[in-house]
Amino acid sequence: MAITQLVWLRNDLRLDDHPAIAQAQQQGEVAVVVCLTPEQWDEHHESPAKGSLRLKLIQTLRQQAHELNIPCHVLPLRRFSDCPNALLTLCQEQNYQQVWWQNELPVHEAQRDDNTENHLREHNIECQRFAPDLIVSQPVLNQQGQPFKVFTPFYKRWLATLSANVQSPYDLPNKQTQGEALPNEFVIPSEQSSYREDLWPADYQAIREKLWHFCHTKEALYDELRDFPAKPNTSLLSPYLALGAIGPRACLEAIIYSASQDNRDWHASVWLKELAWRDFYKQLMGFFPDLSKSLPFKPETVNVIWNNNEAGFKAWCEGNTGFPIVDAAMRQLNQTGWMHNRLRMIAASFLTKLLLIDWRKGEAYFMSKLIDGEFAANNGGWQWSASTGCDAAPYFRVFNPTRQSERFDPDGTFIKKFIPELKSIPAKNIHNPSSAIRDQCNYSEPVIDYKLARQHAIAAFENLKKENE
DNA sequence: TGCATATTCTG
DNA sequence: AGAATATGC
Repeated sequence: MAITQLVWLRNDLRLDDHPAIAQAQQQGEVAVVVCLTPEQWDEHHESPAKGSLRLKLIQTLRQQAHELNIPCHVLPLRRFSDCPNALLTLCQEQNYQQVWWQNELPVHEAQRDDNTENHLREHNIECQRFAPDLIVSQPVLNQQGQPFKVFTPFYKRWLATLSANVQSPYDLPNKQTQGEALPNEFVIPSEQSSYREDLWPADYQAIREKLWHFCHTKEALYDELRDFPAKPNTSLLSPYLALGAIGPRACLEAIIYSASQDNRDWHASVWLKELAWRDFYKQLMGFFPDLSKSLPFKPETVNVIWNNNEAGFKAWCEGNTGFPIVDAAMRQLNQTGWMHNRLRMIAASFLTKLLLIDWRKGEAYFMSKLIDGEFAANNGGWQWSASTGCDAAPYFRVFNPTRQSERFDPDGTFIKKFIPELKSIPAKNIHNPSSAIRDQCNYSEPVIDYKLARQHAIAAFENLKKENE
């Protein structure tokens, strides 16, 4: 029997725990398709590391699909606007009658999806669109039917919604009958591997093992231990979540199971709460299109006068600010394509508050380097730091990098890992070395005076408040 | 998931 | 004097 159903995979690059694949297969046999749109991804500042992890995942996904006799098409396109035509052509060539996908919420993605749906329907191809790929995929709304603008009440409602309807992950699709020829394989360019393949395997089995290992060994103490960048106590699953190589229900299942193993209440899981932040920021993107357009959530903050400080920005990007914890963080990003979340907050606070540089420059720089760069979460995090966002840090909350360093890297282990110049400096001097030490180690002087910079940042927002009175 | 400073507490 | 606490940014 001919295959008539096509599932379009985007940032949900997996075959298991996939509602569209599972439900499509109940109707009959399925094929899957991935559209490569590198020009669009470049415009979105996506990093080479994320781009090559995506290709690797597609490669292994295709093998897995072939073992199940699921045809897996890879369409080498350029932009989102190429998708409607390319998908229509594929459907006509292969005689697919229905296309299934999980919606995405940012403006470009939503436009792409709407345009594709319209185009396919005009040619009598049906579309089955699913809710976004979240833990709680339906909109979480307050009593007035409005989106929440503060995380904590969102989280309470989110958790209640989730508790009432815990879904198990969908199984891998069934093996299909051997059809005619599987699709010609688009050869995935393999020369580029702009990331550490040893750190980020593109092997679905290995990824699932990481998830379960994390939940069994780290999740119970996550709240206490996650904030120390020298210690590997975070999940390290973000690149896979960003590309959808693991599904939300699979994460939830691992959380619930491991909690039950040691008599913890899964509702109290702090990692689950982090996943709720992911849902929060993604849902916000859907409710507030401005967020997709480089606009701040708080409209009055468009008037913040950011410093046009090219030298400062360069020093920050390269990890030469003279603040060891900030520089170690940025060097970790530049060297590994990943940064610990505590350090993301410290580095972002430094750029937006102490250098008073436009958060959008930092947002774009992070995207251009992060292997786990995800638009909604990255934008949300930057706007949180810059105090321009939904439920953002109050404007007067300015991280003191030295204090943060003392609290979260007390013995300087993390700093020394990425700033070898300071390898032999004792812990008590490493967080803010004296001029003599800097000179002797050939380490930069601070690019700003912390105390003054803090005052300037607070004053900039105070002025804004006065203007609005 | 702040920080700096003033004030109060403690010995 | 130094710690603990309160408060405003």
